[in-house]
Amino acid sequence: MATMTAAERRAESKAMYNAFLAVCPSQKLLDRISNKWVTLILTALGSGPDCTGEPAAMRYSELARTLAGVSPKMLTQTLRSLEADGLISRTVTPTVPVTVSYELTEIGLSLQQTIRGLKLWAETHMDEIFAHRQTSGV
Amino acid sequence: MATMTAAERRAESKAMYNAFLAVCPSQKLLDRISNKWVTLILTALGSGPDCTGEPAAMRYSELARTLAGVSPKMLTQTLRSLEADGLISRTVTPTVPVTVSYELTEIGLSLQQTIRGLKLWAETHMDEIFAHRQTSGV
DNA sequence: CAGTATCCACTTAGATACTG
DNA sequence: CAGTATCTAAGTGGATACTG
Repeated sequence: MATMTAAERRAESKAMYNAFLAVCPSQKLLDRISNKWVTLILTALGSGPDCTGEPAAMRYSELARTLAGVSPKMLTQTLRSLEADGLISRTVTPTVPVTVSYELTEIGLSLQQTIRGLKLWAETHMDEIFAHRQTSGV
Repeated sequence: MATMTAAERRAESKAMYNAFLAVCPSQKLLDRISNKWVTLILTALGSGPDCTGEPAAMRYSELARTLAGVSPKMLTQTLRSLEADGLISRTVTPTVPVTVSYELTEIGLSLQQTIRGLKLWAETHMDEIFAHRQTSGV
């Protein structure tokens, strides 16, 4: 066992690369935002309940209505993870029944703005990409 | 059947929202880049074979080596879809055996630059996010 | 209102082996 | 060298029903 087979060496370099990816900040960010609902929630909170304006707090049910079709499971799960990452804040007001509202934190807002860069690129170029996909006969 | 039940109305608005998402350029872009290998390939082609410099063409096997651990299946599949979208170009040189090289197109380069914006944000803020996740007791 | 809990269907990635 | 083909394991989202 002093030497390695080629297969073992390959497996090892692969494991190292995977380990590298696991700590790569960019990959971690992509893992975070690569979720349908994450970007939608950030965008919703960044545009207010009527999708027109300023960042604003929104309630659970407002979000559920805005993101039509999200299951409560996914909404809660996504909100929780965003909260754990400090991207949004959750505020409970002890009315009866309780009122819960969510809001972007400062860093969440900064992420949302970065995502706007992507959005802009998308709106400018996605047509072109889609057109290319059509013509290249897929 | 003239009227709809509440459940039917909900199902319908959900379907409409899903249809909207399906054509939303931002979501389509995210679908595109939300793939581990997509960003890695774009970054590899944008940084040259030695990861240091200028955008450069790379061969299939160079990519396979750079992205240690990618299976031929995923590499081919990802390259093909990027090519179909016009983000990279594939050039076959009829040597024996054949030489195939991949290169960013103009629009692919522009996307890669946009992704750099994400990378930058990630490198600046991911520590903070990760730290927050730790302290919030998950 | 604001969730929680459970179960299922489906996409996707990876391993592996073979080929022009 | 540059792929293709097949099979399987696993993560992930969605439907649904119930609760403090």
